[in-house]
Amino acid sequence: MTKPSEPRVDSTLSKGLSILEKLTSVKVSMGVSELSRELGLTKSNTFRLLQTLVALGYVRREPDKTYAATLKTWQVGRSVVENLNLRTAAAEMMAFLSEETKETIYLAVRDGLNVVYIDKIDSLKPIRSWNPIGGTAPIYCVGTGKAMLSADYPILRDQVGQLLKPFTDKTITDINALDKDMAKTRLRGYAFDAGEFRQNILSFGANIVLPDEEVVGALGVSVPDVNLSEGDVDRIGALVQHAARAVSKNLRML
Amino acid sequence: MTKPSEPRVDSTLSKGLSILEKLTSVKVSMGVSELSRELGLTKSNTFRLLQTLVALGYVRREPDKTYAATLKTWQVGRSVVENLNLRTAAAEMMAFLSEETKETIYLAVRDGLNVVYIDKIDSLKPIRSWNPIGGTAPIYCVGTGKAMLSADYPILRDQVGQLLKPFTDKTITDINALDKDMAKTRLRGYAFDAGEFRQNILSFGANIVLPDEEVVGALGVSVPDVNLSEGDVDRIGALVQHAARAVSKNLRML
DNA sequence: AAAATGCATTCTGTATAGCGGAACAATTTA
DNA sequence: TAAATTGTTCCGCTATACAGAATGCATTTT
Repeated sequence: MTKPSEPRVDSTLSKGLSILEKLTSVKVSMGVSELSRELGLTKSNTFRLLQTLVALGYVRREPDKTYAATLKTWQVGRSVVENLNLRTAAAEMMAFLSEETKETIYLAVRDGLNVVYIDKIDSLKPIRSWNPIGGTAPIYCVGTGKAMLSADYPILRDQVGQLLKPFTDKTITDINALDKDMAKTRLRGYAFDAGEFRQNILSFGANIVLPDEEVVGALGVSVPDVNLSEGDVDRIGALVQHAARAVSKNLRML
Repeated sequence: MTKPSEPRVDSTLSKGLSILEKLTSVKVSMGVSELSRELGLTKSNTFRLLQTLVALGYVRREPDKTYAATLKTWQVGRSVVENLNLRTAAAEMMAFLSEETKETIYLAVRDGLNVVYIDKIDSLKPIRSWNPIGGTAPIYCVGTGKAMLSADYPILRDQVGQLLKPFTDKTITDINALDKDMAKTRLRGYAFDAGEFRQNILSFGANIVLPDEEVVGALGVSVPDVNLSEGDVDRIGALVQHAARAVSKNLRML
């Protein structure tokens, strides 16, 4: 009478995690009775599970005999994000971008005031790209960097403002000009670099974000200006934005 | 035979969480056998626990029959920190400190006898700091920790006294010395660590408090000693203190 | 191509881990 | 002071989660 292959579930583990979830979802600490009522468990059962969670460090027993989630839960969760294999999650959309644009595709994360390229797909056209995997570039003058910068601009503005070193004659070296550019970037949803790092190399970038909007990286496309006809800018920008969104969604399901 | 009151621990829950921890701590996904070997569990046991975790959404089964942690763990953990929206409240003053000092800025909370860094802004100078977000440090030898310790010193003194392990030759390992240092800290209004945790890394800390004086966290600045000229100590100390006060005021309005 | 290893998954009988309910102590409420 | 709620302990029963062996599928070795 049981369904075909009802996945077997260990009730102890299940109940324990439900307690943990309850405790993390609530601002105040809770007592045994309250907890057991809300979760539909026996008092003694709840008590024992709490003891276990305390012993393992996930829950703290307050002096007033109530229980609260510790930061261990958060730490464990954090490491998921840190180990998140962005590369895997992004691979598919990078291939898509490559096919659509035939240009060089980058996957970058931020490291201080630089971007670090953690993956790329080389241009399909006979033009070499200069940035190897592992390579870095200043955050304020490449597509991926400008995208990530725009997200944390309030915090990073003043730091960046001090190192607006020019790389080409297009590089933005005036903080006010950067302010404007960042505002535009946020509005537009993707970043555009008009040859500000490498002469005649334009690039686009859009952020990859976690469900809480935290930026974990960016996708970018690099294009030699000679390859670009009028109208391509909007098209590629939209493509990058779409791809980054798709990767963000992808991350959610990991 | 059994010790006085050995706290009862549900093994199922314990094992389940150990699997989760393992999976979150690792970049790649793992198979049942590998997992069971590393954790010292039976294969069938591991398999069943994994089934449970999958059913609850904490773990994902890959097409290649390996298992990986999902973002659910992260989401659950995140709500712990969210429920104290310290990060938001502190962001502005952290940026201020970063601008004023150019050094690494930390936002920390206390978790037992450790501090946990829940946010940071990296140094603008070309020197890396190696405490990641989520990282921990002993409460008695870093700026943020010493600040928080000084606030609850009557309660924590005896516990801390038992683990005064040295990390550098500057680490305070004598409880009487610590008594004095804590008294000074309270008087001064901010804490100072003279390279007691990391050799040649000095740090400052000041408490963030609720209206009822309860300490909820601390702001800190970390400085390599070579960056410090005479007089900087007082200046940075004052800055940190001021920043922490501002955040405390800010919290009131959230 | 056959044998041997590795894997994930299923099965099953059994021991025991984890359970519910009752009892107790300590507070809080009436 | 009595009644009602707390958190915690105890205990005997049984459903639960267990170990180990068996299965079936892939790879690798011979």
